[in-house]
Amino acid sequence: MKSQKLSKNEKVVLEVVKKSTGPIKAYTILSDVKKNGLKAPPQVYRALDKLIKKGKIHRIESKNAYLDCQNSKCKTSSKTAFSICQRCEKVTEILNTKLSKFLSSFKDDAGEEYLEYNLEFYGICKKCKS
Amino acid sequence: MKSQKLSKNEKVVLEVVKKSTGPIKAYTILSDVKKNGLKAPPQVYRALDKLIKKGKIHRIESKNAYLDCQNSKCKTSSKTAFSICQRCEKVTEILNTKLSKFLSSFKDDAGEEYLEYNLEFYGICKKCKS
DNA sequence: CATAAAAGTGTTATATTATAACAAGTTATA
DNA sequence: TATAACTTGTTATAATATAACACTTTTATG
Repeated sequence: MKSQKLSKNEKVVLEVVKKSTGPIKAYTILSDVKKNGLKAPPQVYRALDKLIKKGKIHRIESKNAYLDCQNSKCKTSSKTAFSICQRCEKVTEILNTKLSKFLSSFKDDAGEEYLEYNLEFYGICKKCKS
Repeated sequence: MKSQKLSKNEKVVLEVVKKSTGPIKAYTILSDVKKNGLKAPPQVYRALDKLIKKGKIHRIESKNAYLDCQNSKCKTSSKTAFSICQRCEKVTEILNTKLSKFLSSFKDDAGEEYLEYNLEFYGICKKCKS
């Protein structure tokens, strides 16, 4: 895991991700940070990559979007679980000890364990159901 | 779930995915199927979408790639788990009753269950370790 | 401190992945 | 046979992401 110190561009991008009410896309971030002087995609993508490595944000693979990490325990981005509402698109990080323990200790049929995983649950959130 | 009957283009695309030794990308498929008369991306993407819905193939989200479903039990693409080797990029579908039962019955902190999920484990496969 | 190595930045161009939109052909079936 | 549902072909373009290179700033350490 890398140092947690953030560079200028990383701070700028992280602020935008944090302010977003849900997962935000790279090019949306780009248009937001133009007022901060960032101009081109590589500046955003570099910052996003670093922020992921530093455990500050997560990438929601099925949405090509980025979400800030809500919990202090999240020191790494290597074990992640999310719930995704198929109606309102809301994404919530799942922090559940039983789940993380189960997945961390899961052995496949060859007896192998895995240090990293990403799990995305899809359903309809409570709000959308009601 | 849709009918399992496949259209002409779906069959052509499925054959290419099946022949591939691992996850295959849409534009790789496209170049392969040009000999079958398919010419443009939408033809491939449409077929891929349908094949996923029909449970014939899976999409590996973290790789933007497609893998044929190896197992007869796989009637749906809504509950999936894969192991991905970070060195050789090999992807294997995980069919494990304990895992699928655990995830299917998993309740989040709000007590909600989920009908669909996708899980990707990352590690180094046995072959690459040795 | 000096200075070299490492990390970060700015920039242009381009690669990769995916969909919109519309016209036309095919199939199922009432 | 009419008609609805599905499938195909096609062009254009949108959306996502990276390569490559020159330059600057920060960090480490002799």
